[in-house]
Amino acid sequence: GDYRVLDEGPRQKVLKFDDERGMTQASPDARRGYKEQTDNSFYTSQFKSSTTGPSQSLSQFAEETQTPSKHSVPLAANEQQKPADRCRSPITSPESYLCRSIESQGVVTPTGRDTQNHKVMGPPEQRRAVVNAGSPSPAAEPAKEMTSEEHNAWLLSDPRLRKSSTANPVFLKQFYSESRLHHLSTWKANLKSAMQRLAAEKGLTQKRFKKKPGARGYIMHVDFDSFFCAVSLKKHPEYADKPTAVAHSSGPGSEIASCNYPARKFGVKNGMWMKRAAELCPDLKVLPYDFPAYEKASRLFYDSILSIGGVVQSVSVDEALIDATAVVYSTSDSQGIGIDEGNVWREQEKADEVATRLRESIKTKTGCDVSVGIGGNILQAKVALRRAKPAGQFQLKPESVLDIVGELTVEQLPGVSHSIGGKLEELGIKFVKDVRGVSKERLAGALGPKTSEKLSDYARGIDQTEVGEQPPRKSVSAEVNMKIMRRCLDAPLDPAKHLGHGRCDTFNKSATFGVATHNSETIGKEAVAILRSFKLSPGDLRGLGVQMTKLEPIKAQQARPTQSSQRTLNFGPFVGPSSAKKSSRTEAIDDIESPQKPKQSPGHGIDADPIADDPLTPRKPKIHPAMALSKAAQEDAKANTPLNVSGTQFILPSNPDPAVISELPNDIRSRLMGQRSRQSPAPEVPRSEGPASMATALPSQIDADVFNALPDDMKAEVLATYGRRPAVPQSPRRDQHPVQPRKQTTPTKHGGIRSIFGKAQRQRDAQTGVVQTNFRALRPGSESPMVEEI
DNA sequence: ATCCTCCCCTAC
DNA sequence: TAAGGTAGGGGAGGAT
Ligand SMILES: Nc1ccn([C@H]2C[C@H](O)[C@@H](COP(=O)(O)OP(=O)(O)OP(=O)(O)O)O2)c(=O)n1
Ligand SMILES: [Mg+2]
Repeated sequence: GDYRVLDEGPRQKVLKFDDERGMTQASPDARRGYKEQTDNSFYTSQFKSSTTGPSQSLSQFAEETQTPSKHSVPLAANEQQKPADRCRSPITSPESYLCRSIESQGVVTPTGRDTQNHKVMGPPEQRRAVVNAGSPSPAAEPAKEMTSEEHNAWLLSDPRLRKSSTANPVFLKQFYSESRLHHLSTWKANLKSAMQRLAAEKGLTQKRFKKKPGARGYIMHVDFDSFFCAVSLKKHPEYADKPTAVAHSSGPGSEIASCNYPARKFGVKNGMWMKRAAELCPDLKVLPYDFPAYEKASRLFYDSILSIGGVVQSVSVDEALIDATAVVYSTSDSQGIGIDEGNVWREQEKADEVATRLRESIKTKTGCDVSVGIGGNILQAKVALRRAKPAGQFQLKPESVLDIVGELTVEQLPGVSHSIGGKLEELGIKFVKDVRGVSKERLAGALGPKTSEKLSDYARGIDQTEVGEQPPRKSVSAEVNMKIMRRCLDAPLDPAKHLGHGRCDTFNKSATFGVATHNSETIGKEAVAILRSFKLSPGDLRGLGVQMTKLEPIKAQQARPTQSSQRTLNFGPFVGPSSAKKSSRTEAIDDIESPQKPKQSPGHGIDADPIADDPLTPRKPKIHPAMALSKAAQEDAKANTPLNVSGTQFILPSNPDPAVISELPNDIRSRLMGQRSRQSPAPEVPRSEGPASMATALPSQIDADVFNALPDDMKAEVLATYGRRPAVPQSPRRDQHPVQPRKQTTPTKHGGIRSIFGKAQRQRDAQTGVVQTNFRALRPGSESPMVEEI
């Protein structure tokens, strides 16, 4: 849906996207999702514009949340229960939200699912899929060959499967509310904002202690041991000494979020599939998630950490960095310079003491163990942390840095995992110390300049990164990604065989508008256009997402057109563009019969907004998931009634100053733009839906078609922004034809499910203070038609 | 050289 | 059943 800057902290802007409103339908008996339960909490709500003064406490923001109580269940060694049976086991008992039936919510229409997906993007005959013979059989085994659409329809005929698809209106909500990784990301974003805010508030009164270059530093890396598992175990203390893990179920495809140290002795690891874990550890106990409890523990954790008085950087909900250098110096008065052994010793003692107190404090408050690594920089603290765990602390002292770091394997360094580790192995590098013997050139040849430099620094214990110095972000992006269906139920659980269809491919593409917009219709429309450009058969779709980048803060003056200069008055980037008309309308994604349908015919320039004026497809559209994004905010059309200037003639100068155009009222500008469009016919661009108009003035990274699809005021703003430096149009849309997969992947962990639209660029120039972004749909009402149509 | 797009990789 | 999200660093290769 639409998104707005809700809170402007000193260095961050927070946008909210309320998915439980936007993506779900109120369902009286649906269990309240976690996010709802904690909607007022510190971790999920951002800061309400803080009337509170500067603070070193997080808890004052906290509100208690409630956690549904769940029960643990021993994991049967050969876990082959039938699903129905499993539902009766404690962890997935009917009382549990895990098995809470949603089939009775009455929103799913019993018919039409075979046509529903049919028309989404292309004729089904575009792709034919051979159904794997070993595929599931919700009903009877269907014909062996069918289109992917038919196959999907067949799958959807099983109510259980339907529940795990967008045919279930609360699927997304439920999915996210139970996605640990989603929570992790959300928590992290909020904590980052919080730390920055606290730092800024603190900065008003005291300036940051600045260590002299070369002086000793004392960095602490603090991290809960087995965080989820330890917290969940508090409600099941009888398992504390037994191998235990937190997961959604004991089924073989469930992923272990966290396991305790007894389980690790068996080789069980976080992120491991239950199937594997059960093989390694047949007696593994499985506990349910308790997200609210994780939040509470985290708050107490950060309260303790903030009370130390150092510079704090949040790494995760259970993990933080502290630059305690100033705290440590306060007792040595050496300022970390010189080699007075007494001073060094006093500093190190102080650091250890601070860490010990911190661990005790957190243990007392939360009942859970943390470990602390202390080092001269972030890298060293992290290395020390490994040696500190579990329930301990370790200070990596300068004289032992080279030895200890050198004995690590490269993959124990932060930032090095399988891929980079594999490349290094090809270079004969296994241990960190081996890196030191390889020439910079060779390293850079394999890894690139930055990565190789960082690695050689790490190999020598060097890390210049400063705690808390997250450079103010120049751009932020957020992404909603959803999977339509994950797995055929009784397909072999080997993830390589999901759906019996082998691999998935990923497709990413970005489009640059050239000017910031929060208009969901514009964004959604372009997203759909991109989706269409792939010409995928919808039945083949396994997931999709949309990402926005180059976010800008809404400047207060821009947001209120009435009170400011002419320029902002007419031209605030977030002032509703001419899409601000009365009717809410959108284009159905399945409108493929007329892909060339001109959004604006050449002779039809008055109502020049190609988006707002595109009439709603009259037939009831089957809303594709992607449409949720553009549908959600349609009622946005409320501002800006255009002036009636219909009788007026405007002559557009042949070479108008874009800055002048941009100052015009929207409606007048619209007319000018339309006129100009007619005057200068498009250069050859594919997918052109009308006059390509100003393509010749566009910077090359802006696709002409994208430009043409923008509301006119945005067009003008783009021109004003870029017009001064003429550029030749380039990069027309590339994907006129069905795209070829760029890469073959397996639908395993990092396979096809990731974003289908692109990670777009990282913008480098940093004029804004935008730092953290979340999304929230603003208009609860807008989802009801969407849901109906699903 | 630097930017841009489209990725890949990593971390929690 | 299961809930495989998301941000940021950065490389490859083409355009400017
Ligand atoms: N693949 C993963 C890794 C982590 N987490 C979650 C659960 C973890 O409890 C929490 C913190 O991650 P850590 O890497 O700190 O792991 P733990 O705290 O569980 O164990 P430890 O820190 O003792 O190694 O993040 C997860 O859901 N999935
Ligand atoms: Mg941890």
